[in-house]
Amino acid sequence: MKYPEYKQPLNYGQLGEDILAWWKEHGIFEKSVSSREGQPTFVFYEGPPSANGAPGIHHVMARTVKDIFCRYQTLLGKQVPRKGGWDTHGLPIELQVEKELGITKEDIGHKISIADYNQRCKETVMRFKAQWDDLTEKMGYWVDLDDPYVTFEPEYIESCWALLKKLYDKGLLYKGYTIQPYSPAAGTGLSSHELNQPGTYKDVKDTTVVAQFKVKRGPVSEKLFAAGEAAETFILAWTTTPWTLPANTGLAVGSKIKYVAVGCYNPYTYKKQVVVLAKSRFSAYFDLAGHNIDDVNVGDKIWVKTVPSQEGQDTLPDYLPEEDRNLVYNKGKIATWQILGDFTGADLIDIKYERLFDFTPFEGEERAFRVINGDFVTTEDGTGIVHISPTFGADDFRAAQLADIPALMVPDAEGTLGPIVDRTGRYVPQMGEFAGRWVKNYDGHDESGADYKTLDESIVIKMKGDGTAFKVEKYEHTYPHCWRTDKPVLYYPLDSWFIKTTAVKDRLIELNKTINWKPESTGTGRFGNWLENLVDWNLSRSRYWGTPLPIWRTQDRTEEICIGSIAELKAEIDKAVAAEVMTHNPYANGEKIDLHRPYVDDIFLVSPTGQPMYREADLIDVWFDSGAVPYAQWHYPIENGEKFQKNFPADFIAEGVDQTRGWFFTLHALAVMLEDSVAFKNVIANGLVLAKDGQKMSKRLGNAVDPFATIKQFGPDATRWYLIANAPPWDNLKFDPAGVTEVQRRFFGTLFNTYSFYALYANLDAFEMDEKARVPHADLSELDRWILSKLQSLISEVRGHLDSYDPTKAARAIQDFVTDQLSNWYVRLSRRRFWKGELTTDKRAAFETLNECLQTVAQLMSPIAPFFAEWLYRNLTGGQGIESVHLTLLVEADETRIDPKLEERMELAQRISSLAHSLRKKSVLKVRQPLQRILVPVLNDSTKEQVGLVEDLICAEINVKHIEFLDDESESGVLVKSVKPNFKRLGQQYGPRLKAVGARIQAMTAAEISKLEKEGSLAVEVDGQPITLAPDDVEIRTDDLPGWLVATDGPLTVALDVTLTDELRQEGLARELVNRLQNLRKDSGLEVQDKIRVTLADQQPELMAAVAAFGDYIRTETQALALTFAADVNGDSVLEFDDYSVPVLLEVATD
RNA sequence: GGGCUUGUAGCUCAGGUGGUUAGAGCGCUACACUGAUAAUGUAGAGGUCCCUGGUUCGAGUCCAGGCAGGCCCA
Repeated sequence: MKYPEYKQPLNYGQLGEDILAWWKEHGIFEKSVSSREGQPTFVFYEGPPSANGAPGIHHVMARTVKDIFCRYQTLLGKQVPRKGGWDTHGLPIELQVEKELGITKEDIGHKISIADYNQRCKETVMRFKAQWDDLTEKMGYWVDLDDPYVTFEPEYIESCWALLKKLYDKGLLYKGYTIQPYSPAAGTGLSSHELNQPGTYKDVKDTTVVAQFKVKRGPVSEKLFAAGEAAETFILAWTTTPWTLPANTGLAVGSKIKYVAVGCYNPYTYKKQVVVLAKSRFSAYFDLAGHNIDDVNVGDKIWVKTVPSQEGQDTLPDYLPEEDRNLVYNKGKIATWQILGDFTGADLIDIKYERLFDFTPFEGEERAFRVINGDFVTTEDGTGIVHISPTFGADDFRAAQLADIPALMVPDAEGTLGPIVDRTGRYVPQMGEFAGRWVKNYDGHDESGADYKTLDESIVIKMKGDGTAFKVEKYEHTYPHCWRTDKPVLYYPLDSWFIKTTAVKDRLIELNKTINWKPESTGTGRFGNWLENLVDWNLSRSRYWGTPLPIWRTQDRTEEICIGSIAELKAEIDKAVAAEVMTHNPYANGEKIDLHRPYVDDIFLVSPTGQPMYREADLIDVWFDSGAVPYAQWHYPIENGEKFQKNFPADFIAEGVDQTRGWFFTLHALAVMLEDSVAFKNVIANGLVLAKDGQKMSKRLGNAVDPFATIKQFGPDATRWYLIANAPPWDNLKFDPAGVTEVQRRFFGTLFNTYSFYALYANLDAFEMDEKARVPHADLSELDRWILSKLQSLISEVRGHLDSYDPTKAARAIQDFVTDQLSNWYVRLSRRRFWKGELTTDKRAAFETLNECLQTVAQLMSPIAPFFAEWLYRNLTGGQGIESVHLTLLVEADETRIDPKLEERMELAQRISSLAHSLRKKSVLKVRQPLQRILVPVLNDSTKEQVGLVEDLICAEINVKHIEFLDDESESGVLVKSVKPNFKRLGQQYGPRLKAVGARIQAMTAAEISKLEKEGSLAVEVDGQPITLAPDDVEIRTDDLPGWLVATDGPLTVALDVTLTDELRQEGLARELVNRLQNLRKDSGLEVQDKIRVTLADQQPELMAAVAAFGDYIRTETQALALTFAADVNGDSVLEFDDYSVPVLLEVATD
């Protein structure tokens, strides 16, 4: 067979397309799965993308990561089924449709029917599917696109219903409420998207109050009551919404924040009291009279100086005397105070206090009215203590739930519990003197009356009288408003269905610890913390395009049913028809069922007591859809139980880190609740792909990278390689096309050159690889055994990195091997073996070695660069054996072929060569000029032996005749040794005395060094104290040879003998001539194997002498049959040497 | 505001468990080399290892507090 030869430059884009076509034609992907039938399965879940937008370069990144490990596991012999899928529900699709139709949510059901709207969503969601499929193929992401799961299909939804029912039966599905933005004027909840509309946040001026909550005396609060102080003690909390104060049930402090207790007077009642607030907020309310709060300590006080009656007193009178009342303030701050104690937030937790308003009875009293921890508490404004009303704040709600603080709820006319504000925005009738008042002006009533008071103002006035107001002021701040009615939004409890994830919180945390997260910190940090602070999963969405909640309820909410399958639904409809709740069963005749709205909304069921039941109008969170992938992709649990069991849990998944609380969580939560198992064992959370300036890519900025253009220009392999090799996938990547060019040139270019080199000479010798007739390993040259040793190390290294899900290190290891070891050392030093002479055993060994290296590299790189690897593999095998590299089994490292000593001495050879090159450079001696010798001082026999074994390689590489070793016994001169302290060892031994010991070592004399070497120890004195040095305490080196030009690299030192003899000069000239003739051959367009005749002008005696001495050498090198001199040379070429020019005639020898 | 994460040469990145002189590639400059040639070698320029404290004989590395970028969540 012939190895295909290619012209530079290779078109990598075309290569990708050719290989892709070949894969398709031969069904290689299908074979990569089917050929592993019966083998252990490696389970992978595809996180479904949404096809309603065009794919970007970051999708190439995420999918490359997925692809790498699926391909790798296939190479290991596992079967890796890869079912594709599409995420099709959700708000982004609804918004896109609304934008295109020019409608809002309001119009649904009026301008457009729900059925038409949903139909439109269904059409829109797959709009970019073709582009996605195209990218999937072109980037080489192997996933089954023919039989994907689609989340809007009835079977998929049915599976979700079945799972919901399982949760329902376990008691994990319940109806509760959550705090959401709500517009009382419009009577509707607002999505965060609606809240992000421009203009919704406006500056408003509100009445605010610092409220005083009276502390109950008890074991925890005792510390607040300073010695001898019997005054009433209050905790201060600020609010911009005084109307929420009657719903207060808790107070939150920051556990690390510092607080103080302060004795002072209430500014409205002038009664003596003690108040508690954050120390760093003190100066906002109290006059420090020029002092710094950091210098104020317990016991410090400022008495109003102009109050003579209080001069010199330790404590305050119970009331501020009438005549001093006008002096209590100084510029709006309290001027008489005394610090009575200081605490941290943690000290205050669990203190009980009295309820502020008690209009209504409250059953939760026992657990409420406590100080709790709130991680959201700050000291930027207010008092550093936050008033908690769980019914009117999302933070409040969450903190209260974590601390088991109940919400204040009151029954309505039907006995249903609700907050103290009704859905129109008014206080409920139980609110005493404030009953029926609007909390904000939602009905547009007249506010212009002179004695008009807002509810906030009325409440604050009452508090002043009660002595529970500490400071009242108007305050301007921004507050969200409803985009439709322009009225302020309320944060309000709205009904929702929840999954009780908190019931399995401990198990979620426990099982998470068994998951291998890459990077680890995402699992322990971001995800772990999320689980620690888990709240119940709010499933409800008030939308149209999504999976409907399969729960039907009677009007009085006493009876309900959760439907778990289409069959069950049909049976229930039949019952309803029998009970005349429905007129007929629309699916009685096997019509195709659509489980979306509005069709399910038109189904009414009947309860056991004969009541009609209506579907709960909500849709479920789309994240439930995607979390259900492990089950619903197989239509489990309706069918395919065995298939599910075989494919659960996943061995591996990968998605962006932004999915941590999305897909990663819903997968985990559902798996723990349904199967008491993890959903995935290994997960890579990849970072973002940014533009090269570190900015986020966006179409608006015009810095988005087009994946199709990139793949076309650079080919899929260089693109994938760059994405993986440049930074670990979990770091953000700055995508710079110049980096892809570099990968292409440096890695793929070098590998291509190496292959081309192999193909060129293997074809000339008609070499064919025969594994059964290999040259025995023991008969291989040093260089062959070395590169094969390196290759084995590479195999185990790459395997190790991929086993631990670190593709970046694997890619970098392959890259270093190919460019530095294989190309730049093995091939460069072996070139002559490949093109010189007949196909000898040594030449055969060289071909076999290079072939093995290339084939193994093709295998190792195939998960990352699947196209190029295939191209390389098929070029090398010519279709013999296994047809695709992706169907092969990955070679295992052969430990017996790893030779550490060999690797060590080759490194010595590389370093010595480098030093010699450096010396030639300094002496301005071309490498073509042979030199007699280099001198290498050696301090031990093993180095001498090691270098001796690679002497030939070094001599050939740097063009010297031999290496001369210098040791203590050498005659050539005395070695000058220097000594360097081994700080690591000495530091452990001498600690603080290290500096002195180090200085002493550096001052060692030659005699001392030699004594230490010979006797194995040396006694010296440091700072008057005797110490004994061991050989390991120092590193002895010889970095100087008197009279020689030397170069050093760590412990290695090399000197170059630059003496030139006539013979060396002639040989150098001969080499120059060879070089000129080779260039001339090449310029004349001769083939490598062409023979030539050369005639030179006989003008230069020096040149003639060189030819006379080295004629054979020159003729062999240049493949010249004849090399003669003549007086008259009839050629048009002239050879240029340093000092002269020589006319030359070069003829092709035809015979 | 909170959680997580990143910060090392102009750019992209390496730098187990602390060890004194911090590396590579690219780019730049100069000089070489040449039957792999859009490759290669050598040398040079280029660093407050984000900042400030602390621990230590010794900190790019460990601790604390900041600053800046990013993601997620409020």
